[in-house]
Amino acid sequence: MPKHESNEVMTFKAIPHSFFCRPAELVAPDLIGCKLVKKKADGSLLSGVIVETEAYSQAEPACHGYKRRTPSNETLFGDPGHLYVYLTYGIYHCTNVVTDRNGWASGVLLRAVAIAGESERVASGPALLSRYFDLNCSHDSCFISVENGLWLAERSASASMQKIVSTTRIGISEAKELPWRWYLQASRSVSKRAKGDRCPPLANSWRPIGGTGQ
DNA sequence: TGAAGGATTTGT
DNA sequence: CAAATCCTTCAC
Repeated sequence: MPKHESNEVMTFKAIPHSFFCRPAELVAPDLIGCKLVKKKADGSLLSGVIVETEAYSQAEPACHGYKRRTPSNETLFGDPGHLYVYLTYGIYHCTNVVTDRNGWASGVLLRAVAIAGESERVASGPALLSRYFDLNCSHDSCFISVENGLWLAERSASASMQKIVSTTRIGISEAKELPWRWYLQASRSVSKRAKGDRCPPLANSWRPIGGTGQ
């Protein structure tokens, strides 16, 4: 690997695989503040800070793998550390990270990321995030790794200090009461806030380092 | 073989 | 608040 490229990748140190080998409801909050990184065709890196996630597990009925194992949800039952990407409402893609263990359907839905230097809403929602990173069904079952050009990177020290809100999941009809959605309280890139939680003012809002203040 | 229903987004 | 839009699942 060329020296400059090595340095660039070092800025986005990959999360160890063992991180994903835990229940989704433990991985999901831990992913807040971490970075989603993609190496583009021209060699440059696209990255954003994860500000909102949801956990899904075979044990609860909102999970795609709750009823049975089928070709369409196969990836969710597979090895942790892979992407589970599916089409929803005929037009949108949603991207998950498979967690826990092989044979047990569970994953974390990536709902929103904050992009430095971009409008705060460009990846504020699971389908918007997928579109921004150009993730679609062709990426389903893709293993997350630097070698594959798509990976998750560790939190910066500043992101670790931020307050995380836990609340109920969005857009589901079952298990609505489970508080399995998490988001960065101070981010304006969160897709929808919990009742009573007001959006922070622009001047004080958290943003990824390198941001322009939008 | 057909109908129902989405882990969403957008515009009214 | 309803439409867009299509794949998967489930009922008949």
